[in-house]
Amino acid sequence: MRRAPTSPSRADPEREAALAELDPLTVTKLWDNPCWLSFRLNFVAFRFNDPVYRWIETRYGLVRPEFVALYAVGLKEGVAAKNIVASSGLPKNTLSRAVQKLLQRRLLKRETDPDDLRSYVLHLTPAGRKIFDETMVPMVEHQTTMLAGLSADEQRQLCALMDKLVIASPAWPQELQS
Amino acid sequence: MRRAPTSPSRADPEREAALAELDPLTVTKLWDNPCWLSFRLNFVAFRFNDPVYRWIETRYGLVRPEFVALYAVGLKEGVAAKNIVASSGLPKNTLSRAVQKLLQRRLLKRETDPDDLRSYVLHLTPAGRKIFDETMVPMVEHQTTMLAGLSADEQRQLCALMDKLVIASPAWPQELQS
DNA sequence: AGCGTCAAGTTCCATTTGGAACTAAATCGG
DNA sequence: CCGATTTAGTTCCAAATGGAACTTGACGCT
Repeated sequence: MRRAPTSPSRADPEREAALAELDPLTVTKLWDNPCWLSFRLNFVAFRFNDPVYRWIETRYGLVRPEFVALYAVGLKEGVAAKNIVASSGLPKNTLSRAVQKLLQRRLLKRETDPDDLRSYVLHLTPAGRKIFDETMVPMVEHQTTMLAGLSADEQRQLCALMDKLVIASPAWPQELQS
Repeated sequence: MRRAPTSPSRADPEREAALAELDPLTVTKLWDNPCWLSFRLNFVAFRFNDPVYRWIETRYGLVRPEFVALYAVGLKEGVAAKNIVASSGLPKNTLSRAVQKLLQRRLLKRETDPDDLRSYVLHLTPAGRKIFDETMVPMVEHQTTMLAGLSADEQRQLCALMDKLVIASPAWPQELQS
């Protein structure tokens, strides 16, 4: 079995502690897996997403696609549902329902886009903005916690490397054929 | 709005090209988002996962939780469903169904764990192993493509940084309270 | 201008999902 | 070693999901 470039060879005490906390299969997926990149990305992303979405659901009664939509509009007022679809990977009917729910709850308002009458321009209401602002705080805190194990320099490196990947992404295939 | 440490300030031609290919909201989420880490992780992970899972479903008729289970057993023979649950974040009933389906299709076999009679030890059948081996090839190729924009040194750095995050992960909160 | 194709968002409905309750086995505490 | 609690896996069922068809508007082509 091919391994990730970083395999758990050195007996580092912090590493040992981590290995003991993680399920043995998780350890295999992380360090003895030819697809190390995707598993590590998914793992770290999950450890961010899961607590955040669970907290938001219990606190605000917003399910994941609803919060995705609210967050998107919070980041960029005036977007349309199609943008949220393109940027989230969620199916458009799921997003449509999420937007309906947010409109009902008066967290979002919308008006037809004068430049394209099929489309709607979305905005947060003050109540929606309040939730956006409130959720941002623990989300950023959580991110800070997760990055705390890296030095400031390493954090910049990680940011820059992820940046490079994203920049390169339009060249990646959207389909695997054969 | 706070920005990611790497914001799109420099007018780099490759960056410009990428920005033009991406939805404007995606650009905002990537470069004008206080939670840059999670969005970049999710973005890159999605660009890996989505083509892979769609290809596997059309090619082998395995849906995501089924392939997750098959892949897990392929990486580590003799695991139990609980390990797959712990390492994947999928709910245990979903995994239970996936394992049933794989047993029906004779891609997996299982026997009760002599050390814990509640639990089952899972193994791939030759047919299951064949699928595992076949899928590994395009998955690794896809990973290689995605990493091609980074130098060998940058790839090692990324691997090491993700490694550090994972090692630190047991210290991260599983719940956001307040 | 008129027609065919495409795109934004919604609706329909079969399938999937996942919380909660359940069964059976393990483990813990005295 | 016996009851109380936890754990592995399954089952149940209400709710969410997502593919496909649909409606309405935009766009390209002649």
